[in-house]
Amino acid sequence: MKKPFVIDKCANCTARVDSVFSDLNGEQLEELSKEKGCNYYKKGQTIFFEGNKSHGIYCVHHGKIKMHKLGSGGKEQIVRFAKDGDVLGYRALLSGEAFSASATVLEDTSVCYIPKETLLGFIQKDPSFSLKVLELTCKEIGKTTEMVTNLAQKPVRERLAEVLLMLKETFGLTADNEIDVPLSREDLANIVGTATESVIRLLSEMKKEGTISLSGKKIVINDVQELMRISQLYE
Amino acid sequence: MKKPFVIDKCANCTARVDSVFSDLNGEQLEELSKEKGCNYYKKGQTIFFEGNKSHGIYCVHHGKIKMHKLGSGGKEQIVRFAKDGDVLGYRALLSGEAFSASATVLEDTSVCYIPKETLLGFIQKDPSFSLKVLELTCKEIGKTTEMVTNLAQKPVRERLAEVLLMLKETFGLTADNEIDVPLSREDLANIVGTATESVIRLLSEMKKEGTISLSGKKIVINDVQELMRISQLYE
DNA sequence: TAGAAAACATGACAATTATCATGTATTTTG
DNA sequence: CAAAATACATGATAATTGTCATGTTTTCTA
Repeated sequence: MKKPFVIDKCANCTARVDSVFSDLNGEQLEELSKEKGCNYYKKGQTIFFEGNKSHGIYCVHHGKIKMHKLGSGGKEQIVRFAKDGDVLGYRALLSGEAFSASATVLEDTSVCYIPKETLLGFIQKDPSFSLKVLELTCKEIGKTTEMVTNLAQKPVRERLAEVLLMLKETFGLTADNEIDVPLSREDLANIVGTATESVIRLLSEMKKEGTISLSGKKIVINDVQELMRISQLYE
Repeated sequence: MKKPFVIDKCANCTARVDSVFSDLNGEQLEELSKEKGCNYYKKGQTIFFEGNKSHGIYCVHHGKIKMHKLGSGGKEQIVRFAKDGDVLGYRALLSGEAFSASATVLEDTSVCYIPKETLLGFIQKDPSFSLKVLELTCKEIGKTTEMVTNLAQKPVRERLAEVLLMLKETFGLTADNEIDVPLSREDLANIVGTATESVIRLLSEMKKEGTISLSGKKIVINDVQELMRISQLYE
């Protein structure tokens, strides 16, 4: 008989300190631990699918996830990433709409499931938790709006440079200075909003210019300043 | 001495029934009325500017507003519209960030200002109001994510067709069947994410094909089905 | 209301980007 | 480990879209 997969109590979860649950008190954490479920997904598996209904939210214990939706031509668009401590599925749950995107894990990933009732309970009983969730959703609107402006106005080369910097910020670097997330060229194209060949070509150019290095599908950023210049980021 | 501009009590506001404040009780409406301020903006005036800090939110009593932000090249991107009953500025307030976009009125518009303290008071005291605001923000994420996918994947002609349908849905039609919002060709280009000349050209083509009619800057949709076909909308 | 300014319109052309074809490298799997 | 599948790469070409120039129409304002 297989032992069920179990993640530690929320009170001891290291991912929690960066999450929307960071300010819950001991009693709330106890309740959360009791009502959460634990799940484990192998690389390539999908946690939930665009179009389905949400009955709870997912909190990433450890792993990397892409959120993606289908365009009218059947092409995938990656709209967001999630990693340790991030929550998924709250948009659908709180809007009452179906999932607007699917969530697929990029590497073996452990996730906790929190039922709708538990989450709504916290929101209803704890105003400061409500405000925390509102802060999360409102920051999300800001990021997505920024994506809109970039996609509408920046050429592909600028967008690719910006995406490389974003991936570095989000997932960090390996010991070898490689951006630490397993994405294919096609995945990159589906973030940037361009053809796979265009990404391949532009990466080759950037390599030739010395801005980045390519070792297999891993990408090393040699010159952050240059990528910022290319992407027209001044902050 | 000029009489201050005053909008009726919230309890009597016809715009309110479609707003996030629709479920407040009489006592709450009384408090809202007491603490709100009334403002009047002439066509072209800006309610708030991208980059500034938010100290409250704005509820549209009557009028039409575009929300827009500057791209890195100094070009304007229109990211959202607001009309009677819609609220503005909540994203910045609840995220603690600066305004991510400016709000400029497209016609003479009356707006109520609700101070931060008043809004946070409702959120803290009334869980069902919290959930209503969360529903609003989460739906907003959904719409913006949809824009991301469209901008990344659809060609200009498809996006323009979709924008025309969206404008018709949002602002309705005049007695002459014209889309009822005063936007220049440049404004349209700044929604679609293209050059002004491209919009002019494509509108001319659609006119030639009989799909739309142009009377000055007013646009009449002759064939909704055809616009849906062009924009690849099947819902 | 006349003159100025802004918006609209169209053509010519250039730049960007997508598509198709083809070949090589890398990974997966029986 | 060999074969198959997938991912990566690059060239040639076509399609899309942006830019520049120029002229007309509409709108604003002194």
